[in-house]
Amino acid sequence: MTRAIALVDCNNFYVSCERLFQPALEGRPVVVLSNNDGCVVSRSAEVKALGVPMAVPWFQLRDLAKRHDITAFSSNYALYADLSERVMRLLARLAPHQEVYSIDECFLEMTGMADPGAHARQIRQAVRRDLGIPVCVGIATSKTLAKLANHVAKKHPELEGVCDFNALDSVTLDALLAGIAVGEVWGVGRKSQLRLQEMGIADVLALKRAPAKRIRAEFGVVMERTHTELNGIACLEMGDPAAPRQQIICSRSFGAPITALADLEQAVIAYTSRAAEKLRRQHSLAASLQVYIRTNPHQQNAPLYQPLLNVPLGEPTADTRLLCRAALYGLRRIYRPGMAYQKAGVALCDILPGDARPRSLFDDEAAERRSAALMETLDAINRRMGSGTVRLLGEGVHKGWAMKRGHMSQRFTTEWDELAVART
DNA sequence: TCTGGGGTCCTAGGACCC
DNA sequence: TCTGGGGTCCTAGGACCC
Repeated sequence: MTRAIALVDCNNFYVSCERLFQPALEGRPVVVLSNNDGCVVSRSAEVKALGVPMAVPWFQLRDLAKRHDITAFSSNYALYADLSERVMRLLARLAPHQEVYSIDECFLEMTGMADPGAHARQIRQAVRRDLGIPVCVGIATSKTLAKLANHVAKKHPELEGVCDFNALDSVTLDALLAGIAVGEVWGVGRKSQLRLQEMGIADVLALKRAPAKRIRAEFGVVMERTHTELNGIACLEMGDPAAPRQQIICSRSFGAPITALADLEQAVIAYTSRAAEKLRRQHSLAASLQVYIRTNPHQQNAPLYQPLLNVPLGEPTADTRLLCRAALYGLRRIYRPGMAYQKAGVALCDILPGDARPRSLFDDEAAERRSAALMETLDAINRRMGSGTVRLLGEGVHKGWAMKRGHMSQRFTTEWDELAVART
């Protein structure tokens, strides 16, 4: 039986989410910016047509934006995450197996279906009709090819958002692949693309036909797998949808550079608290954490200082207070006065399941129960009353370091105060 | 005069993804 | 003036052990 893996990908997802609540922006140039209003992370088709590349700093676009009346939004992750969940829940019902790959795309198993292309068209209509989000679907025998099929579906409007490689004969497929730059392949980044081009491999067909041994020798096992997948043999299997994260990171750039240790401490406590919430949500414990701070790497005339310290926790824990204590200890070790810091971050590492804690003779079980109960209460209040309602005092109240968000839309779907208003 | 080799574990850093 | 954040996987090299 022919393997059929589908990749469903939302079209410029963040922009589509914003347009959902401001339909007047349909057909108009729109971008969504990264945290701190730093760079462009989602572009509408109209903005792509203006030649604006991904990840370009927003301040470099000021003139162009004015000339073409581009509407910009700050990132509204509460909104995007909620809409993503709705899309994924709907898609999960339309296939026997789903792997959510990122906030805006997932793989669906379609092997054995009578007509995967027709099913894909129904999926597309259902998401559009029920949730208002446009998606494209690519189908092929491997994940890597399905990604390419999705790319083709997006580039060729006449396909109406669906491209099934399995429905093409090999001559047609190869001709198609010959017209796609090798850098479009999933797993081929900027560096590899340059090296491949130097080897005379510029398009996808050339990579597909290159000898496996040569690819392996020059690029290693990862690229070898990509090569195998391009030849139609699946070696990246559908992942476990419920697999817990092996690492949980929370990091942010500051709205303005900060120098004082006290401000860094507030930020680190805030980030550690967010990471700890995520850790408890997946019912895990962390056995170590990393804390890091960084000066501005784009500043030419100031020295770059970006220390990172690993702090073992002794006992694995999910208690915000213990994690914060460790993070502060690490921060004070790496902090150097007199430098202008631009960013700080905390990563929880060595993550294990909550029930897998090794027991020892000296466990204080009563203390552990108190800790778990306190954290549960904290999370319950914050879930119900809004994130950050109850937090450690050390996070501070003024937050001079908080990020810039000058173009924020409302949290239309997750906050009672910010619901969309039909009429006033 | 001559000074092993192989396995494992850990860490840092790179490349890539969205 | 203003340049994101959160992940995964792999590799190289050092420490350590027998």
